[in-house]
Amino acid sequence: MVDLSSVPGVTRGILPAQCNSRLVLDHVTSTWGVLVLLALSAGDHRWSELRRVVEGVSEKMLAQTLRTLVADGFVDREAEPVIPPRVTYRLTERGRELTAHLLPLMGWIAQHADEIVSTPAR
Amino acid sequence: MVDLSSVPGVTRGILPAQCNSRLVLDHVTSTWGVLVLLALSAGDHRWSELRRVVEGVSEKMLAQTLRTLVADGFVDREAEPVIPPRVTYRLTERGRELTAHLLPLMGWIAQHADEIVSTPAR
DNA sequence: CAGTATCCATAGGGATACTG
DNA sequence: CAGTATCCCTATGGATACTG
Repeated sequence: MVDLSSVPGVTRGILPAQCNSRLVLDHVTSTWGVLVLLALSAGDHRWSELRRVVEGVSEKMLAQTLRTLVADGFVDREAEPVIPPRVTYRLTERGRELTAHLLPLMGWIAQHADEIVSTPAR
Repeated sequence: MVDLSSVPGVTRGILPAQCNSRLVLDHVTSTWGVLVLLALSAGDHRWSELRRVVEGVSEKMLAQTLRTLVADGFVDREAEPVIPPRVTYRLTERGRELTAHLLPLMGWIAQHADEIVSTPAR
């Protein structure tokens, strides 16, 4: 059992319905948010690289996800003024702090996924 | 920079589009999935308690979320054959392993949420 | 109490076409 | 190349009513 009282806002009623934590949580745990953060934690990527490496993401969703992550200060967008355009995305310091917590979770899931799916409700 | 090559399936192309990892990831990072797991990590809860403590969740979504988490073996459902019915939900060992990784992430988000929201793209 | 069943609205998200 | 703009569909999820 873990003591949640150390986590602000998690004492009574998990997280208040309209708090900033839920907002950021939704950004981070969004389907494509996690995968983009994961991709960038492995190294900087250009737009076209992200499109390829994050399998299944549409242009619309990639753009939306990146805008949110940039706005939240997790990702930095560097646009070089050349033709054709060259834009690189990378994690900010804040983004690295976040993925430092995200990666262990992802690692555990990736390692146990097959077992979990094949052994429903052991 | 973190080495992702240690995470199975995360080497080329983050996570293959149709893999079990993405499936489990979607269950765990679903809006209500995270909050229910968080609630249960603080202690066992009955259905009605979860409805109250997980602010904003509808009956439909709570039922669906719990079914998924039980099916994945993260949560145990104990139904006592009494009238009125009394059903208790608790984390399984697998569920505790998962939340052990989830809680630090949530803690970080909760602590930084205000800063993140108020300081977009610092 | 602990759900299930049904209806229904809205918005999440895909496909496509277009632009600086 | 790196996006934006539009159309359009379906599936998520809320509200309500009902049941063992």
